[in-house]
Amino acid sequence: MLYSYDPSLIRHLQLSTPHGVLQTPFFMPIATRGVVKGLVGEEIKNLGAQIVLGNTYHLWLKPGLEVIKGTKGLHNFMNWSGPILTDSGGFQVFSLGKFRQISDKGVVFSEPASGQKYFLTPQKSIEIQLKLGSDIIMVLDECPPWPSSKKDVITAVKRTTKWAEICRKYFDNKMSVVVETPYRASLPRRPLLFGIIQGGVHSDLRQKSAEELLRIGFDGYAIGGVAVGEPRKYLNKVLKATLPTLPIEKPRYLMGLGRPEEIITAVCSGIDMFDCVIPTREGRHGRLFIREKKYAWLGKKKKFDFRSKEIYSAINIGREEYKKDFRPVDPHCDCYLCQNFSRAYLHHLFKIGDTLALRLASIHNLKFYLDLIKSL
RNA sequence: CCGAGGGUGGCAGAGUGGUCAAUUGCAACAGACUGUAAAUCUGUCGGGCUUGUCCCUACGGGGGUUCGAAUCCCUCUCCUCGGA
Repeated sequence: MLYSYDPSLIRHLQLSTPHGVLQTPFFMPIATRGVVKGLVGEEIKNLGAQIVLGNTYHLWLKPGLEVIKGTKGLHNFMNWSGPILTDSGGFQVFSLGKFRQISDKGVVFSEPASGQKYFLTPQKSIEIQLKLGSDIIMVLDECPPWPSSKKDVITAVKRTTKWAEICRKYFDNKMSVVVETPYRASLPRRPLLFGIIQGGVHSDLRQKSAEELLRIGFDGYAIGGVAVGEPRKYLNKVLKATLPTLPIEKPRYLMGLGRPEEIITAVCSGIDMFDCVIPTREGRHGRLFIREKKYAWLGKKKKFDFRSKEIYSAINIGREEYKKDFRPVDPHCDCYLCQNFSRAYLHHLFKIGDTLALRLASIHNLKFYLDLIKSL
């Protein structure tokens, strides 16, 4: 599959949040439960991350709002001074498919491990995110699985719109009452609120969803419900159906994506924000990204089409072939792993199951992703 | 020397007459992973091909009983423990 790179289409916005100004495009490392697994805030910052992502549902369950309140917010709790975006729990509507029941009022989740039930409503989601001290708050949405009938996607879009309205109202009410003031004077005191566009792979529904959210009005617009199992070719279709409707001055966020080649084309299609578990999760699973020839072309104002293989490759460091490979994982990488250790050592760390392996792999892969975005 | 118990696939360890090429775990090998139920999951793991209710080799070595043995008997050998 051929992907295109056209730097003339890349957007460079500044996004002001209570905890700092963000330069687009940017990638958000995932700290679902208040930690980018294995790493401390300082390390994440040094890798070049501007912002991290936390999750409403997971933090609500653990450690719970009382703890967050006691520690004066998530930033302080996890010792991360930059902005935080929090997802609403909408993705768990999809990922916890078997463990939830959805209605117009909200979602009942059964915690998979304990069976304990939680009722998440649009209001509740915003309330939690406000209590966490989030800088960018996401509305609660319904993310339908793949495959779904068009009828079901229509229902999801309707519900998402309705919930977005409720979230907007609840958020505005709260904001008119409470304004915290620990921030720098030049920065806004209230968090941003983002709407989430659904509509599956249907162009008309995507467009409709975008228009409806636009009517409500948000600080930014996210495209959700992508990469939930549908064939890859649909990504372009969804972007084409959605982006032209959105105002150019507002940030666009492609939720949950993606592979490096997907991020490059999406940035060149006008997407500003990304988050994805791939670099950290696959890192922990022993898959390491390596820069290839064309990677160096990015950012040099050359327009070209490429295949993913030409931009990067990936190795499974646990394989026998790396047992005695004393080269760095990626010779063109200046991360802590590549500057100090060999493939053989990382292979060894994975084989003995030491947690340092997970840390070093996460550091490297995040560096790869953050550098990729930076070069764009 | 005597007594007792044991030797099973790379390792650990089930199995004690047929449904056993042999449970399971570890190791090994391959793959997956996209708003994190994920330091996780899946597959392969004696050999062969005509991929089959197929053939060959295999539960320390040899011999025997039986229609049939990893499983029962004899013998050799090695290991562990106890006693001289």
